[in-house]
Amino acid sequence: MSDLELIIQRLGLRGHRVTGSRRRVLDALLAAPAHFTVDDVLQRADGVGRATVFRTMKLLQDLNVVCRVMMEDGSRHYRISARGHHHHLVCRSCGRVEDFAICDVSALVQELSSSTEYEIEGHWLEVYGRCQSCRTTQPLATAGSESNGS
Amino acid sequence: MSDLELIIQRLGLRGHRVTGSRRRVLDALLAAPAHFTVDDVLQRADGVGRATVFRTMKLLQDLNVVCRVMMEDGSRHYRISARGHHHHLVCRSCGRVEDFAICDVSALVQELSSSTEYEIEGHWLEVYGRCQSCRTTQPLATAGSESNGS
DNA sequence: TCCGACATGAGACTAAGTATCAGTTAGAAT
DNA sequence: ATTCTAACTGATACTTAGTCTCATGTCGGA
Repeated sequence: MSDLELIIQRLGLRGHRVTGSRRRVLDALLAAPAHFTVDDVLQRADGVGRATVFRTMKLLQDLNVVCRVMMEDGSRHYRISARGHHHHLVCRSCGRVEDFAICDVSALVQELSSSTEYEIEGHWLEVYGRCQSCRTTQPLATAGSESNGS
Repeated sequence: MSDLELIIQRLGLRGHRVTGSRRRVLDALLAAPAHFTVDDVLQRADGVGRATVFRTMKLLQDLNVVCRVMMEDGSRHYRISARGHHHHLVCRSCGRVEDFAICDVSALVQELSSSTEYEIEGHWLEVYGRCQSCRTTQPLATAGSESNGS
């Protein structure tokens, strides 16, 4: 079963209709590069209204079909969702995004729980760096403002 | 030396002027609760123009006087910066923010570096949960959409 | 084939942030 | 103290991202 069929099935199971506009958005997503903005989808899904694209993206997020990637500047990108819990490794230079599932925060969560009395429910981790191809083609990037990075 | 004086000194050292508007913004920041939005500052720093508040906040970020807290919905909050590398623990219910410095990602960074050929330069980690007082006063929160949390 | 709930597009609206520009001012030089 | 100018300012127009509303369209069950 193709990705498209899987997603359509998931829509149906949740009682959502599979309409022309939704298909066009899905086609746009699946044809898009690994990560994209809502605006990219808007341009690719020709004829589909602005509001509908936003609505559909939100729906697909709820269905875990796509997930959000937070860029360092606060802008939102999306990508077809990997299964389950994962994080993103974002290239600061070209914007490429990799998934990774290594995520050992259990010790951290335990320590925070006991020291702060918070009930920890989730976390968001994005790692930023420069991918190999950017490092070889642009050895010296123009330095941006220093992030919260370690 | 007070916080205010320290910040003013830092401004001067970098060749920035200490103007009335900047003072008013700083007063607003220092009087604000531990975390706040640009809009909060706008309202407190009466008479200071919109653009100036945004400009000043950006400047203060560059000077590491304030730091950004990314809320789960993508909105930006700020807080007076703690020294050095740290992360935030955000209460989903009341929005309260705690700093923490425990941050052992070196193993993760090493693993990612070797498996992806990225040069890791930084990361962003925000932890979300519910603080003790929210848990006791509102035992059952209305459930929001499920986050990327583990 | 009728029907109602779901979905849609257009466009008005909001919020957050940026750009422009003429006027003001801090603070160094005189 | 006065002058000078780059830095700064507020007003306002603009941009961008996203939401709301509402009249219209359509899917698919009865």
